[in-house]
Amino acid sequence: MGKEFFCRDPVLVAVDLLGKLLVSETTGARVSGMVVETEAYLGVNDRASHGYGWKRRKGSWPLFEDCGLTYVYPVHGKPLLNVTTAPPKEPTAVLIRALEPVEGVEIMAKLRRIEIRGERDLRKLCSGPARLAQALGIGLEHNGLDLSKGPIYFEEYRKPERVLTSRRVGVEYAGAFKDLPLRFLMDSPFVSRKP
DNA sequence: TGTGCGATGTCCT
DNA sequence: GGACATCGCACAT
Repeated sequence: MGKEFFCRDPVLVAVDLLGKLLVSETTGARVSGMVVETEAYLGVNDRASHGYGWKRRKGSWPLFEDCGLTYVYPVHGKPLLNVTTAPPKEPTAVLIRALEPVEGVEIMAKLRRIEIRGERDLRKLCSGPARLAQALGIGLEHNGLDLSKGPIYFEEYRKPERVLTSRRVGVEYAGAFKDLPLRFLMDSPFVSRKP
């Protein structure tokens, strides 16, 4: 996906990312998964957003720089992957919350330091924002990368049959914005938790 | 320099 | 469904 894809309303980007293939070549090999869960963060008025009130924090510069960049930041010591959206220089973003593994399952398991015994164990690879970042070899050092270049990028893959929505996860503090339906999911067993 | 906590994950029952 | 390990950062002191 080129830059123009990301330079749109974060809600549109969050919905349209469902079914896309997230590819990472950060470890040299190609590893990928289909996006099945996203969340939109709306910027200066959204108390859950890292750009709330135009406030900045360490490493949040991509939010204020341009659309179509990675924004990787740590929560509970673990990196989470966002993509920055429009308008450029306004702090809006989409959090990637879960993937269905597609390519490089062996590599993912190694990076996650877990063993895959059966089909069910595949869900442990990328079903959660910190899990997928780890499985794709994405860390804080990949903050601010241009998604239209690499080594992290999106490709066309599938069209979701239907899109489910729910409130966002873990933003109870966000006041009026905490209950908005800004989480988007495919009907997939690989979501981080049921809506 | 200290303290509290989170856009989490894992293990246990 | 619940406890807790965890660690970088924001904010207070």
